[in-house]
Amino acid sequence: MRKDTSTNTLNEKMLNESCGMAYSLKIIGGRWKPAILCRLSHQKMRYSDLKNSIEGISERMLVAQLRELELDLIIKRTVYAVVPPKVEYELTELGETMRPMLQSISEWGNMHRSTVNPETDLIKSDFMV
Amino acid sequence: MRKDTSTNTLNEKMLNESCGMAYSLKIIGGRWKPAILCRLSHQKMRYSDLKNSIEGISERMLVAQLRELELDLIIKRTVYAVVPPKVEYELTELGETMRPMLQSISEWGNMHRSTVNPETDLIKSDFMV
DNA sequence: TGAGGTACTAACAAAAAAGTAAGTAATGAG
DNA sequence: CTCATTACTTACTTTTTTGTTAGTACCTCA
Repeated sequence: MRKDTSTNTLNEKMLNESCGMAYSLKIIGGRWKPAILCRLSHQKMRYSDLKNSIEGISERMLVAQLRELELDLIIKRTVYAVVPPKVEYELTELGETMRPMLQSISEWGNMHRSTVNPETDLIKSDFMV
Repeated sequence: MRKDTSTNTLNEKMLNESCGMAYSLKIIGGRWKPAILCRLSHQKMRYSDLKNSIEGISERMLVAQLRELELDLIIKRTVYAVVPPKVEYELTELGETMRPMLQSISEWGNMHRSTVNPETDLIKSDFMV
């Protein structure tokens, strides 16, 4: 839980207000957010699809990261009134605007990795941006 | 200090290996790194210049973030054999390749912020990318 | 000889993020 | 009436990141 008046929080707030880069990184910067965004930028997915396709994620983390993205208006959550429940996640319009940025981040990362560590030949998966 | 075998570390490693986006975010994702990178992408700077121009940063954090960027071959550290000491930091060539990415991250952030919160009219500073 | 300037380091504490384990709710199928 | 299924919660622990405070080394100038 956040302590609103900690130096930590205050510093973060200040940086986010004065720097678009810091602000963006706060939004896309959780441990599992890249994995989620890669997937949702390709297709709408159900909660269980996300859970199954992201190896190693716990439900707690998946829900937490989805909630944050939802609060930041990046993804939209649609609940169907059925049993068992069905919930779909997809990018919002605002979320779609991230595509070029995500692309350039992803490309730079792959470039840096193969420059620094040429052996690491990456296996391109369906979910890579 | 890192525990090499914690689930936390293992998850991070796995994600960084399979996803260029996660990998990039690890490199540029520290609290003060955006502030440092913005500045160094405009000019070479001394340690003390960085310290004075980044409001609120502690020396421990400044040094730590600089070291990480140096290890990732993003910045270059030049020590002059003088007293009092003089140390300059600047982007490496690899660091320069980040420019388009940093630009798009920064722009998206500013766009998102003004979309979500139209009142927040940002004060453009010299150091914004 | 002792103060001053620069670029750090080290030890520790607080806060935040991530992980673990166990439960909940709704309802249709058998 | 019990079970299975999906999409979560909750309480708690561990790990990681960030912040605080107090040093250090070096030489030079007064």
